Amino acid sequence: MSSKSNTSDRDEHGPHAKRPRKGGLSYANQGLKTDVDFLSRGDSDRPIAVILTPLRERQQQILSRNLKAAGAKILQFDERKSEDEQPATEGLVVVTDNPKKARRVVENREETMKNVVFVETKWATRVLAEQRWVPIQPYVLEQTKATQHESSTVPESDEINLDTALEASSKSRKNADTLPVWCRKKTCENSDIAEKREFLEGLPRFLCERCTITQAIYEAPNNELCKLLEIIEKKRRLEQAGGSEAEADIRARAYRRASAALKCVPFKLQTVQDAQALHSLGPRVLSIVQEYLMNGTVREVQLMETDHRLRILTQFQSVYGLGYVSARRYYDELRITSMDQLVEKSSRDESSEANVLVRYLGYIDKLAHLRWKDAVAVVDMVSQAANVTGEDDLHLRFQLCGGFRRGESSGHDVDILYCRQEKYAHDCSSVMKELISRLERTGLIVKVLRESSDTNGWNEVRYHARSSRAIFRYAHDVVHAIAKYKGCFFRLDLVGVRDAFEFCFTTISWSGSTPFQRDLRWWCEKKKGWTFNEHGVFDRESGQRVKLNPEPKSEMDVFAALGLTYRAPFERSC
DNA sequence: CGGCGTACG
DNA sequence: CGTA
DNA sequence: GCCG
Repeated sequence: MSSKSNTSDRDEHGPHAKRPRKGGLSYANQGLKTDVDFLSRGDSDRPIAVILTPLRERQQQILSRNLKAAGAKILQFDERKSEDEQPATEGLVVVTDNPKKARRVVENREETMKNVVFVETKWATRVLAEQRWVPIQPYVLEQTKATQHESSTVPESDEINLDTALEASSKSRKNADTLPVWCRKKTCENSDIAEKREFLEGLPRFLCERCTITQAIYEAPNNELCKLLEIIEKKRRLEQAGGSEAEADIRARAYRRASAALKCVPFKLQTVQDAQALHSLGPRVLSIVQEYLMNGTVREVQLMETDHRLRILTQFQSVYGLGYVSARRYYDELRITSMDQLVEKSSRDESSEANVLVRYLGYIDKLAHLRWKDAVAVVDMVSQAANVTGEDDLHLRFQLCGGFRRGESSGHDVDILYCRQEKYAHDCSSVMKELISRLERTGLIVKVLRESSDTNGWNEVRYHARSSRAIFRYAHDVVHAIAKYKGCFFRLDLVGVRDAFEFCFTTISWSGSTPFQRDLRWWCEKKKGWTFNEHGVFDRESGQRVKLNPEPKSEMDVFAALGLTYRAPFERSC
């Protein structure tokens, strides 16, 4: 079962893990030593209680699910105290960004008020990033008198911190689950520089081996620089400076890799030397980093904002069905130099080779970004359309994927996967056409842009020229559409998985992020000699499907079978 | 100097 | 050449 | 553009 691998995975890094002893104290205990007293008993089987308030719904959901998995007891702030729920803890950690409001909420629980600490949300995200209880000291916003007094009896010791840091950073070389203590320090002493360097150099090479937490949950310190690098990525592709399209693309992608590498760095970069220690940052990117560190701006990026051609090309490229090659051709050869012109010419010109483009352009000015909450609501609507009788009529189960699954706060498209429920998994026929027509009737789907629901059944695929035998499998049903919800238009992707056992692979593939997927597939190729795709894992030589043992039923099973540390969706936002 | 994800319309 |  |  998936839950088994879940607990074993969590136990390994969890708060109560048996760590190598050092000075008679477990690692976990050392980390907690500097905390207020009740937390120092953290390695007993008594969980700490955490209240999350007031936080955004999505954030609360993700944090509570994962803190719970780490052994915390989660108390809902609106939850009326019931008799059977005696507090199993002596203290209370309140995770909040608004201590005043939180205080009012907590004041109703008078009996716990003796030991209450209010901490920043950042603490909770650190716990998730490091997979252990980190000291709460740097994150304390406010605490009650009783705990304040107790904490002063346990003075903070730098020695302990240093030990912890060394042990943590030596572990981080193998895998980036644990971050050194200095990540949490506000100021950075000289002695920390070497440790930082070591940490940066110790990060695993492949993005799928790292933990990169979604921006919406954890505000990465180098976010600004990452965004600039991604703008340059776009610029390189639009310019196609020297060489072929493919070469421009690969050079552009290097900037994306650099950005992705930066995203999991938990402290703000101070020097180019820090940056140099990272994978994927070579001379070209470093010169950009230097410019940014010195001026706070990058000239090339400003060009993207001021240059008319680049601005228009960027707009064109945002149109579905219009890539950078066509964008350039429209501007340079056909002299279409504004969005209005493009819309006008395309709607008049019936001979347009890009049929999709014409269909899409009618909605171009209406398309809006969706919030996370709305994306979840859309999944609900789709799922209801698949069950009109109230008795499960199409027997489907749905899974939100894409950026929203990773916890991103907004996005321009919603990706939804579905497949038949277990009992009906033997039936591999397509229900996509039925589903689409239902969604068109309810008014959710406004326009189908592209559809590939293959009703013939098997698709023959020859994975490798060397393979004499062809591989047979069902093609997925994929539909790209424009949908409408609450008066907003947005892109909706539906994916039907016909072979239920492929569902976990498809879920991984459609949950992104793009750089994460690339590195996952690259890693599989390099380390295992396997080709990873949304259907499963295949041997490079024979082309045959690799029989994993036991057969993966969930994403977690897949990571385990590959020998990778599990990354939750919100940890894949590179 | 070769490789960089993989599959689909 | 476009999409994910 | 960067890495092995």
